[in-house]
Amino acid sequence: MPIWAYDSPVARAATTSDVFNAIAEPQRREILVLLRAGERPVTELAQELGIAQPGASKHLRVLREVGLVRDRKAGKQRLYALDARGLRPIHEWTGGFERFWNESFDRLDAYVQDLKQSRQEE
Amino acid sequence: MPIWAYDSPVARAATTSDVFNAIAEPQRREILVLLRAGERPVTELAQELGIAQPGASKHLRVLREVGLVRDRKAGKQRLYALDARGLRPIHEWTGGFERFWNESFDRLDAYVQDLKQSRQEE
DNA sequence: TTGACGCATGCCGATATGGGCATATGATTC
DNA sequence: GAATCATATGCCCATATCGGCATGCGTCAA
Repeated sequence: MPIWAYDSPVARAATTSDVFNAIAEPQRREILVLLRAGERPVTELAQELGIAQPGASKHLRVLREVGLVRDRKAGKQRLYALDARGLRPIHEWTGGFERFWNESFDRLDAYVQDLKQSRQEE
Repeated sequence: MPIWAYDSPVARAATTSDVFNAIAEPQRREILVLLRAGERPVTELAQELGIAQPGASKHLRVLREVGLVRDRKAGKQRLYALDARGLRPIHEWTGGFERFWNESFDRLDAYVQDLKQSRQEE
């Protein structure tokens, strides 16, 4: 049996190549929000986020790899810009649950009460 | 200097207590989708996902802790039900980028140029 | 050319995961 | 009670992060 056939435990889907994971990080979400105002250089973003420049660069790299941001060289600087297209699938996926959170809340409350009763544990 | 004052590296936001992280896991998203059809016991979910029961239980725990599912005892079984309210914030957050992905893409370049200009007025 | 910026990377440390397994806990039926 | 389902947990392993730091690299200015 070849070595590569061994079952190797998987920790977590790579954050790279997965938009859901990319935006699971608060600071990365914040970066996207900041970029709505327009292109920005790394240092500026790092400053606004209150983190070190390497940290910002790393987050930007993840965002770039999933296609949520684009970068462009501008002299000494590198300007990052938002490319929100990748967020659309997520918007749509969550949208697929809209009718559930819109369900009548009288009924939901009743349901919750129901749960409270039927649950003795916790 | 007290022990607790040391800088302790933080690995990643706990998946617990954070809906964004909770749905960053493909199988957890799949569970939510399955639950749209109605309550289901753990074993059934595990089977449909093609994973072992402990695995399903763990994912369900995470989902429960962020409030995306509710559970209810039903005899020997424990039925899990969807509570999609927690997905709404995500839907809305991504919705905040709608105007960006709606920009015509022929015009994306032009738009970027545009940003370059409007950035000056900040 | 030599600095000085602006960024990207590599490495380290501490921690969080996810899956596989074995086992504890609960509830139901005999 | 005992045997048996249905779940939840604990543990271990291998890996993925995140942040801090030092450093490499490309670009611009003196």
